[in-house]
Amino acid sequence: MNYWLMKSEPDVYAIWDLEKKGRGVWEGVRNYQARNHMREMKRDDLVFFYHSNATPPGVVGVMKIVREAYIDPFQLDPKSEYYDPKSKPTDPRWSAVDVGYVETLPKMVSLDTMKADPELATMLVCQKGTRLSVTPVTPEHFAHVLKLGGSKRKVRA
DNA sequence: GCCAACGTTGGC
DNA sequence: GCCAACGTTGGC
Repeated sequence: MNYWLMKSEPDVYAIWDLEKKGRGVWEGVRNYQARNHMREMKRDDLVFFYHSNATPPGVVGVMKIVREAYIDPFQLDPKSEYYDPKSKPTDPRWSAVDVGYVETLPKMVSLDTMKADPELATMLVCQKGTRLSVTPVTPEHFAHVLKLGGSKRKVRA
């Protein structure tokens, strides 16, 4: 079991959008490092839903992987804003995963809160200049953020 | 809207 | 393979 964090701008796709449908397609990632992380994700891995470009930015909920990496269909669709002309059907560059809604944290855990917490000092999303939209999270960090968020969920650290 | 901190592209 | 120019992310 691995743990992750994925960012989304709530104006585009928010935790309540996922909650409403129960399941969603995480697509549009156009960064190799982020893509590589997505390709490592396994079914039932838990993922923090992070609102970026929000006030305040931070972790708002938990989701899980319900379908492992597959070809992101939007890269081949010229009408999509995620279209990548350099991606060939024979050699697609980008991957998508499907996510399932798990919970919305009783208290969102803001980036400020995480940065101020010594236990989270090495968490990737807290590092200066980290723009990566998909990052691995250690079990310890995952458990700690869950606790800060008031979740009853326990993870094995 | 600004801009620092990246990542990518392409000329050489 | 270097690196300047450009594009993007995302906090503020």
